[in-house]
Amino acid sequence: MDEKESAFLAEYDPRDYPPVAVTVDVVALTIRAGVLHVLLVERGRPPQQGRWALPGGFIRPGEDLPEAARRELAEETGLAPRVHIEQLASYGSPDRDPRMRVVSISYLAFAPDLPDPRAGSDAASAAWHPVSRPPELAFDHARVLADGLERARAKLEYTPLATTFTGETFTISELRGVYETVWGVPLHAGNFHRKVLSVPGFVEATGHSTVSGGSRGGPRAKLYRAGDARLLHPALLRPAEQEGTR
Amino acid sequence: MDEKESAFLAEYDPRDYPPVAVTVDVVALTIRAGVLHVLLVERGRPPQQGRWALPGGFIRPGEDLPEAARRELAEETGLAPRVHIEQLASYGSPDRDPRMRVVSISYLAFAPDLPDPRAGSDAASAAWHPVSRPPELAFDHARVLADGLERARAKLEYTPLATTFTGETFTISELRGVYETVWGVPLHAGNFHRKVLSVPGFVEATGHSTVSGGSRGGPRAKLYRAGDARLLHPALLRPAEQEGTR
DNA sequence: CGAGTTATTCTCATTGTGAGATTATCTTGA
DNA sequence: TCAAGATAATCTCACAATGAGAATAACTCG
Repeated sequence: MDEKESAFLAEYDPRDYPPVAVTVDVVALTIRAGVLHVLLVERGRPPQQGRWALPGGFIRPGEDLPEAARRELAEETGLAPRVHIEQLASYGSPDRDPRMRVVSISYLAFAPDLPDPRAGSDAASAAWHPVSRPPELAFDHARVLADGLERARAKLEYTPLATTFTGETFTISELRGVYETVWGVPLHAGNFHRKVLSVPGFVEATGHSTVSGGSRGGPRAKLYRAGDARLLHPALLRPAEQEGTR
Repeated sequence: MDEKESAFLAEYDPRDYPPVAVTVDVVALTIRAGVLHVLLVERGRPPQQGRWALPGGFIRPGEDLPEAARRELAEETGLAPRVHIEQLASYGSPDRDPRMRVVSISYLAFAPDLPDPRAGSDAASAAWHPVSRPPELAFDHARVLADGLERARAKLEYTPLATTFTGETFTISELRGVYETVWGVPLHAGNFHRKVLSVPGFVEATGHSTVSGGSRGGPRAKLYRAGDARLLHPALLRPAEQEGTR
């Protein structure tokens, strides 16, 4: 009972409590040359000096959570603040940072082939790394990255998220490429084509086509843009993993 | 640039930063008499005195996030710590609490018909409220509750979550009742029956039946228990809302 | 120009779904 | 005790969705 009393008192001056730091970390994903990449920054100082970590930092007074995530991303990459961003999860294990109690709210960001992190930016060294074999990550960031990847893979199924990885217009094949890259599995081209066009609001025709065929041949492909659907019905389900079911 | 510098410095003493409090809030759901209820506590002091709020409180040093959520739930309800709990989302708008910067990590809890909050517990008054017409909630808790409900509804589709609302064993009709209550729509009994039994690992037969028929007649129903599936394939999709698609 | 590649469309068998009907087993109330 | 109404568990049937494979046509490259 007195525990609760002290808690109530603490509401009036949280400084009585051991300090808790709140940070945002961003799992920024992009596709470059057909490979899914995540943005990482190299830590310039202890702890975990020299290790790679997700871009992130402390929230500022008066700054909302998604705002902080966008700012951190912009600081590391010079990225325009128009990237799609969404909250992923929060991590607050007492010993996840050796210095102090740190609660981190992670965000997931997607964008079409992002530029290299700008030189002279805040991050001493920021770079895109293939998610398939990332370097050893600081703190619990490997877990955060894994959670982010799973979220991204799942959201491809029932949202038009894939279109945020493409340019303004795209071909069905490019869209299929996004799915194949993120899911890491080849898809049946014909069935994928049929499926995408049958989902209301997923894509809409532009009436134009690519100016030339693919680099290795094939006809010119029709160009589409993202439609107005926010959820896909029916969803594009991943090929069932044998035992992923259970 | 100097912003970043100060941020790096601050890593070594977060007390230099304006204080941030971290709390956990719990959206605890149960089904009583065929109605979905959420656990609320009445605030005993300003701000928002007299308003209802989600149970929750400050995290303690050395305490993990889910641990804090379980503790808060136990303090308010006397509930055994075995309730299914999962992280929902985090809320950190700068002005969500007038006293100070508060970042709240919300958790979602499910359990079969929970007992009434125990008298003499920490909460001056805690009670179950139907989610269909909740009282006016403090802070941004209406939003948190709404997010929790949507999450629960969505998870019924592709996880065996519904079985956490039932007892150890249950009939298919009871399971259907959970779906109907949470989704708020009537379901086709025959199709639901077929579907549940066709999903591998969703339920497994106990070999027993209820000792008597339903209160209004009908044969004795077979009893099942939760199976070992963690995901449902194929999923039990909600009846498509006309324009929910877009 | 010929080979190889790709976009797009079809076919067909199989599975999953919605709606409705059937049958047998209970409870309740006359 | 029996008739009426309710419910559990199956089944039918039409239709939508899916996976696999094939066909066709339009390109690129050497």
